[in-house]
Amino acid sequence: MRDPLTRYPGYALRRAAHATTVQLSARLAEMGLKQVHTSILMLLDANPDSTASAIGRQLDIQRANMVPLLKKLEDAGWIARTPIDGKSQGLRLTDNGRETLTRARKVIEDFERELLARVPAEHREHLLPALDALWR
Amino acid sequence: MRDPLTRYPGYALRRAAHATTVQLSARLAEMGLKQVHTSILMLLDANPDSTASAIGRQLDIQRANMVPLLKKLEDAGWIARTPIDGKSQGLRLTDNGRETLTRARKVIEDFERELLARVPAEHREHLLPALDALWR
DNA sequence: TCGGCATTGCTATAATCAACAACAATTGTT
DNA sequence: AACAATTGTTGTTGATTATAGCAATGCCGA
Repeated sequence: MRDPLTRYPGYALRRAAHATTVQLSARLAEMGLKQVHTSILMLLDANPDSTASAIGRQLDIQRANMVPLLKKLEDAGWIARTPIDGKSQGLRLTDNGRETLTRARKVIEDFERELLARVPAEHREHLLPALDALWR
Repeated sequence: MRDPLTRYPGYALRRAAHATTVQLSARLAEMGLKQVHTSILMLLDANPDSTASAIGRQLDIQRANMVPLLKKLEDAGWIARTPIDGKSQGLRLTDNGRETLTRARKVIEDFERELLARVPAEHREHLLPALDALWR
């Protein structure tokens, strides 16, 4: 079948993102995580005591939608909240959360390595800069 | 805020796809279209009398989910169905549909051009081949 | 030619996700 | 002190995708 769409970078971008998302999600699911959760854990690991709002801002997740995400992480015992002032609360990883993150990070880094390996060598180092230009 | 995620191509891929999707969707919405609809129209333009199954296969859309998509295109008077045999039906653009596609294609090609323009020249020609390697 | 298998188009449903509006409480700003 | 902005919520919605199942039909090998 003739497919005129495949010559569009934007189309390829969506298809590639979808395909890779499905694959990574499957691996993370084995340890009860989704990509968003892992992103939040990573961000909290690098920025302890950040607020839910700040994390959401960084990940482009609305405050309202952070609520169930954080609830899940808290219920799992991976993060803890400590009041900063009357309205803000700092989030940080628990020891348990740090341990989980270590395993998740391994999954992710393995996956990212595989991703780059799929890209022909002559294009490889261009991928990240090109993508960054599209959203940063 | 320190963001360890930004060094991952997979993450950048998802963010870039999401960002660009939002932008293109906004433009297509002005003419009552979504990206999937436009994709289907393009595929039908290049492959008249394809079946719903074949189109779905090409776009990775399940047969069940093609139904409401095609219904919308048919209700809008953009495609027509003609029986091939007892169980299959060929889809093709109506004149109206071809006209709509012409306008949609302009939106898309303008957008794709802008997309590439955002990418620094030295990375530009690497984008499509790199993305293709990730899903094709 | 016939029997089984695959395909097609479809219904119906469930799960997930992101967007939106609104709110009370609190903080910051002038 | 008054006003504006921020925070963490609740509740709801629409859109999207996945899943299972079904009747009708076409295809292919014995």
